[in-house]
Amino acid sequence: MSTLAGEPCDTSSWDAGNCPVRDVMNQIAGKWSTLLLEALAQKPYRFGELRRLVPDISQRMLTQTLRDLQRDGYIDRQVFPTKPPSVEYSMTELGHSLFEPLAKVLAWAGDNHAAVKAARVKFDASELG
Amino acid sequence: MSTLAGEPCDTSSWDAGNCPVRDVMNQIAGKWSTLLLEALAQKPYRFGELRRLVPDISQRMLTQTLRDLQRDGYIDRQVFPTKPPSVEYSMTELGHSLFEPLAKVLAWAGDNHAAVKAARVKFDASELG
DNA sequence: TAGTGCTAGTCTCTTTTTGAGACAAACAAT
DNA sequence: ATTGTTTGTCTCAAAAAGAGACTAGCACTA
Repeated sequence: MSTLAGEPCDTSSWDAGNCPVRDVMNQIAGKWSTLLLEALAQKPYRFGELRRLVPDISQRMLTQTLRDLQRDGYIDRQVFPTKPPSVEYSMTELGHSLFEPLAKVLAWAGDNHAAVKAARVKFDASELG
Repeated sequence: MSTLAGEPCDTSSWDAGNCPVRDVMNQIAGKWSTLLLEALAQKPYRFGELRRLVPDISQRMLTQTLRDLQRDGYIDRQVFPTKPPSVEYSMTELGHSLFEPLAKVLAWAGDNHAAVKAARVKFDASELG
């Protein structure tokens, strides 16, 4: 319960870089991060495979998001000296340990998607008054 | 296991708006969303209180993030006719049910912050080679 | 009565981030 | 010779976020 006992972060000595919630979440909270983590949690994928799996991600964002996830230690990048060289991305132990609780949130999203969409409709309707 | 069985989303008939993971996560994955949810999971707060709790959020983003969270049904906005009028934000049932699994991820962040930071140092060092 | 401060925002301007799409290099197959 | 494959990078346009001034109504203070 460490980080959940008091305020989101220690307010007295505020330091955004020292807040674990922000520091970790800001990375996995990206538009594409969870999607890629969900894919790589199942099995390793190559760059092009991920690109086909998430058709509307640009190469630029795929490259960048993968590098960020690699930097934080969630995924591994392995280059194979084939011709042309191929690159395989796989989830690390740390990544799997993160994905365990994260999968629960993803499951929640699936289970409650209808409720969220209903809330939106209701909200948008009341805005028009 | 519904959404976790196969690919992140049904790839054959791809529709970003129909993917629960994307539709739900894109909202709670914002830079400030989890932080505000964490605060409001504990007790209701007023606009100014939240602003002080998260010093480096701009009024603009606080307003907008709160409205987005309200739109998705996670929080309630109640105006009190005091002078000057005050507004209280509180977490809904839906919000609490989301926060239950989300709290596990937040706890993970607290427990593994050191490992993530270590991974970053290692990555950045190997980049300089 | 003028000045100051509180509330919860909005409006505008600048900076940062993201998206779209062309381009690269090296080799295989046609 | 041309086309296709791989994993990226580069540039430019569009979208989003951040900074800070501004609003309105009322209370308190001088």
